[in-house]
Amino acid sequence: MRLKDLAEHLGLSQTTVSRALNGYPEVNEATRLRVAETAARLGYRPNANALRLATGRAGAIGMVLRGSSEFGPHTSEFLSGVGGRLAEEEMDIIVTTVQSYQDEVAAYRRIAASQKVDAIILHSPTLHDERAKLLLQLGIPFVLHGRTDIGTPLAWFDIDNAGAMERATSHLLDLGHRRIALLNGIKDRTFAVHRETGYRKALAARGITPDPALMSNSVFSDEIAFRTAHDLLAQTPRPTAFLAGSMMTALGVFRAIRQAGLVLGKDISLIAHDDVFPYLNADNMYPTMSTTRSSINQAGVRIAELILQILSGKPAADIHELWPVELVLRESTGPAPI
Amino acid sequence: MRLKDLAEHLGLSQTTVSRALNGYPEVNEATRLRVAETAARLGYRPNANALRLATGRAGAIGMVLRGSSEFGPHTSEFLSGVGGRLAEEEMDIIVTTVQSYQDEVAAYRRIAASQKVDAIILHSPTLHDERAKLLLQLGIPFVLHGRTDIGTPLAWFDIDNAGAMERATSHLLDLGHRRIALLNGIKDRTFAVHRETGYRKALAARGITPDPALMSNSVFSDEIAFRTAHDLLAQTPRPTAFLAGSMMTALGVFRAIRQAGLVLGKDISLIAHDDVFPYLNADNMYPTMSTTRSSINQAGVRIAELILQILSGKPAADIHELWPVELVLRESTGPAPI
DNA sequence: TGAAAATTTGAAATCGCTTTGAATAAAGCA
DNA sequence: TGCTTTATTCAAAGCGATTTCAAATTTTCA
Repeated sequence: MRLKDLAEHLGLSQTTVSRALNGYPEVNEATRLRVAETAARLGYRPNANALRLATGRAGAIGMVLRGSSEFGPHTSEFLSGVGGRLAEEEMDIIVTTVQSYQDEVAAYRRIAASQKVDAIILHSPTLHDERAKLLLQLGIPFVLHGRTDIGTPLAWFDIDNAGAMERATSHLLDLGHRRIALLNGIKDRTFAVHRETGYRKALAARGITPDPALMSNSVFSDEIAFRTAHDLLAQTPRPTAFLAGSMMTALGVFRAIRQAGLVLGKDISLIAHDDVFPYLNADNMYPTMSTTRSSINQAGVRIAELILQILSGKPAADIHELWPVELVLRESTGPAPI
Repeated sequence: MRLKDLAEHLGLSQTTVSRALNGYPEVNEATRLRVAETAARLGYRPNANALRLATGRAGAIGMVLRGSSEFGPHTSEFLSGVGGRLAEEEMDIIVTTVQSYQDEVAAYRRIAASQKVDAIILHSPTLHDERAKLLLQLGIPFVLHGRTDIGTPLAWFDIDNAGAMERATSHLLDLGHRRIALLNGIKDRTFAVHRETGYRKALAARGITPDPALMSNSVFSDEIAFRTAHDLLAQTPRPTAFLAGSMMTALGVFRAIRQAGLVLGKDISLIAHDDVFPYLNADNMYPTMSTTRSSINQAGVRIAELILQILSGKPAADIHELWPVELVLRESTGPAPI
């Protein structure tokens, strides 16, 4: 069922039918109704590719996901948020997966040149992100999830990682903890740097010198966290509190604490960052887990909105959004043991 | 940089340039080289929409994901597998997210009518899946991840859930366990039915009547599993072994066991189904976890291949693939306590 | 009533590519 | 040499929508 068929069926021209369906003012109300009714009845849907070719709009946004290492549970939650919002505009997400950094750069070039998408979501930036530079240079609209400094203003959305970490650390210090371990994300990522900054700032405010032996950087995984925490707990004196970068990390730390015969919330305190997964609820753990909380799903929704704003003309350089992060105190944090 | 521009730049017709780039035989080898070189140098990429309109091929496959409840960590791993294989053919994945079942059906209609994708991956089927019927009726190629019976042959890929469960259960029975709890997936899903079938079959082989109080059905989540396992452990006599439907579930059971002051692998045995997530490794847990293992990432790769086969002409009705599931025994299983 | 303005419709161009059918140039053969 | 093949190239016609520009009809108003 093409537009042409529909038009013939109605005894009208393609022009009029097209206008009627797209809400142009110069079409008689009676005809518009007749067209709309017939189109619905015959189940007419414009061919997406023809439409895109004619309008120049792709009706989709793109995301490039780097294989294995990157693909965490965050990804699907985030996609869910983005997709939910875009669905309202009948737009969809085109996911391209790549293996290496080189592939990723090539993928962006390809995507841009092929005009498959109207905009891109760039994520997991480094402090000085070359990919952002590339996208800027390619002239394709994009929103950065996170922050980077490349000397040019760009649209970004981020959560206040530094602030969250500073508060979490301060809280532990208030409870009397002095040896606080930080299980942070991959070293070159901006968010990890920001978290370390917050951590250091809180320590500095009490005149405490950060101990490099208490800080680690890695991908967020249950397993790595377990091993790291295990090693940390073997130190003397051992840390009395942990800051875990994700819920996965927290689960690993959890296990290490139990294995060491220690009690969480009493011998050891733990604050984890919670991206809010429906299948992993900090409030229902035992003991319930203190967290710095920020829904990555909501972030997705908001980023989708920012993209829509850019597409409707708002200058990308004017779009910056920093969301505060909640500190939710539950049972996994307690006073430092004497 | 359009084909036209490139052609003018070369002093050739669009026809020749197009043919040269697409490997048609009727073009002089010298010109082909010249065209290829120039195209590469100028960074020419065909406009995807124009190409699709002209060829009728969309160059993408579609997946509809149902919001929140469905979006588990599996999703991203699976997407990673599918995407990796499709990337080799320069195809991508179009993800559409929906909230409800109604929305999902509407989404399939929309996708099919708009010709956005060449094929669809349908997942999480029920025993008698209406969506499969719809896709068949819409005439759009698709591969089902899982199985369903709608009276018409269709392309499917599945893992042997029943067999895996039967072996896992038998193994526990061999170890002397008699009260074995089953934490299964959502009730109406085919895979959950298959798993229960396997479980019952193993019990039946020993003349044991399954106890409904030991079986539960729900979404796979750490939290729900914790509560379910907690309640199960309160029974007298309590179960001595658990079959967990996913790693998330296993983590919840894990916690419940510890909280009850019991020792995993000694007081209680546990076998979990492992979809193989890079960030949650059964072999590195403490104690290491016995699992029924099948990489969902690999399943994605294979399904992508099956789709490519269909698109190159293989009859969908001939495509059925059932993968065996490994039973990996580690420390979380031991003889039943006396 | 008749000219000007407003409303409503349609023919044809356009988006950027592929592909059919025709034309030209080069090569092969008697 | 003259004629048939073969090898290359190109002009133009789609693909299915939108949109420009023009035409036809109806309304408005002096």
